[in-house]
Amino acid sequence: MSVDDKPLNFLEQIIKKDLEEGVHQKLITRFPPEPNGYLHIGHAKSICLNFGLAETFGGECNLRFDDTNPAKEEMEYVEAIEKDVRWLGFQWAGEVRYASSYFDSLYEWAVHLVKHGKAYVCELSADEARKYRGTLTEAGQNSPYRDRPVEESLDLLERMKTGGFDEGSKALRAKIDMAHGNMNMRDPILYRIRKQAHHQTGDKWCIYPTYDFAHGQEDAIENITHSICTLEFADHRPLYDWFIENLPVPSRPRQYEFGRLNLNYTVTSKRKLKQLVDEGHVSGWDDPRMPTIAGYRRRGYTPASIRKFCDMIGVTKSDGVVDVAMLEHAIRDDLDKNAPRAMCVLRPLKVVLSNYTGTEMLTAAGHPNRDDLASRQLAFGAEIYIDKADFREEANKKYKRLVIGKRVRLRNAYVIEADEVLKNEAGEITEVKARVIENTLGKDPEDGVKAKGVIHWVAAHDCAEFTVNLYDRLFTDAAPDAGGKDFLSCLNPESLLVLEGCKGEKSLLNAEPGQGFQFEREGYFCRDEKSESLQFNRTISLRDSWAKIENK
RNA sequence: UGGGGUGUAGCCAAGCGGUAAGGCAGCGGGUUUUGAUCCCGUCAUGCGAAGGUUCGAAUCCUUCCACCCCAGCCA
Repeated sequence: MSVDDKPLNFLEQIIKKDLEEGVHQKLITRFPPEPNGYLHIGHAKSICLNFGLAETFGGECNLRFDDTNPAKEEMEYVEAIEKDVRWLGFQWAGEVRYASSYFDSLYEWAVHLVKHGKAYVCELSADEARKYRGTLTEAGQNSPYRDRPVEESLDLLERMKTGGFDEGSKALRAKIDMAHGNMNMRDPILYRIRKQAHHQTGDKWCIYPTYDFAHGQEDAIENITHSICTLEFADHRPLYDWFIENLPVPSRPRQYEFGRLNLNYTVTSKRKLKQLVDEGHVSGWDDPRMPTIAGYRRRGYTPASIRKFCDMIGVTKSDGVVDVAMLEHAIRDDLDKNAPRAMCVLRPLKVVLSNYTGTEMLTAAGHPNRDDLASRQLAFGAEIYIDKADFREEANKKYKRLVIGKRVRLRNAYVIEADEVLKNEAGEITEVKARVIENTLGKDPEDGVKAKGVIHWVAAHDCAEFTVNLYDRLFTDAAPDAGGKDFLSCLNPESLLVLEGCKGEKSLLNAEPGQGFQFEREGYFCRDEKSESLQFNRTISLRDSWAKIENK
């Protein structure tokens, strides 16, 4: 959160009150991802919330991997997640935490519940358990194992732990209420048998705690004061509280829920994102079209823009769908203010200036309204490239670019006038012959005939040549995720357009991997950080009111 | 039909009994060597609906309606 006088969101109000009333001396939050995929924009909201709250209230935020399910988790993901959180600009308190490092305590607490008659080993199969659970409107039935002797459960639990039983043959369940209106309270599973190696604990465990049995206790161990999660966990809160109340945990955390982020034209479901990667619809988790933090980073989004976006959308308990235009606004806003300018001709058309001889170097500002950004040198000569879209043989008055017999300003250089067009046998324009209007560097033509517009260009004799990746939305449908439809059928076949042989000003040869620029009149681009050759990725186009006029 | 949650403009979102902030998008105009940026203006007699309380209601009460989540040994 920024320091301006924005109204407090509901969580900030709760925390402010808790701190003022001395309910807590210090705020401690946590961001608890499961390392089963890369972080996406929805996680960014949670990260900004949890770390942001800690920042504004002088508290701390932990990074804790909720690694209770070895079947789905990998080290690659834990590394990627740490990198993404750091990249967003947040620092977690102390070391990275792992739910798995609390497995001993969790097990002791499970034993504690059994000893107090509040948990039992159940031998119902998953299918049977489902039948016993009842439905949303009908009460469930007690498991036949529910009232077995404590000693028996204790013995069975111990043997589950040491690998004495097959996966799925037994489970430890809390003894709560099979008729409860909240399904989560119908004797939920605490431990299940999983004979799988874990990325942190190796093969030490044959049983793993479920989310419900682990999460609140993890929070208590870390003295989390406000445990913030998304709306779908609101139903779990009574269970969260039940464990905290029935276990000798060291602190009393409270759970609060907020509405997760939904973005139109975007899919934010780890399962679906993983599918896009696994089935090769994108090049990987960091494909610039992916709504992952890694994808946005490679696309050229900045941490500041993502944080700004999270700030813009707010935090509430209503679940809406945010327009991607907001995200696009956030990155344009940041890059407009901070990205150095450069010229790049995406689809080159040669223009020969018949009255110009020799070459010269011109100076251009690094940014139109920031003189702290270094200016650059531009080569100029008799042969230049302009974009094919910036020339027409004839056009109406609304078209403010190069037209035969008309003038146009070359950005940062002279005004020119087009005389003639050359075509090949297929009738395609191959070259334009034009003239420089003398003495128009930095001033209007002396004859009073002003150029109507300004176009960008690059000198043919001294430029950089590279590939540009034009990225667009991954989905054509505003709600690819919505009910029933197959999200893959909504994929945009034109989400990536590769342009070879683009001509950019020479200085672009020195761009650092990841460095962002505004290619004037085109959009924001960054040097791809992965490819060997020089390639630029389009982060986002400039707003284009001409396109609106033209399409009318 | 059980439990939990949410309804303020096209979208996000303030509002917490005193007469509907802000942002995004849109629209109109101005500046401009980027059809960008920037600037100005415009955009809810209306707050899911209907009743009620009150001098006064988006805010309180009642009833109704719509939408979201829950029946993984996923998180």
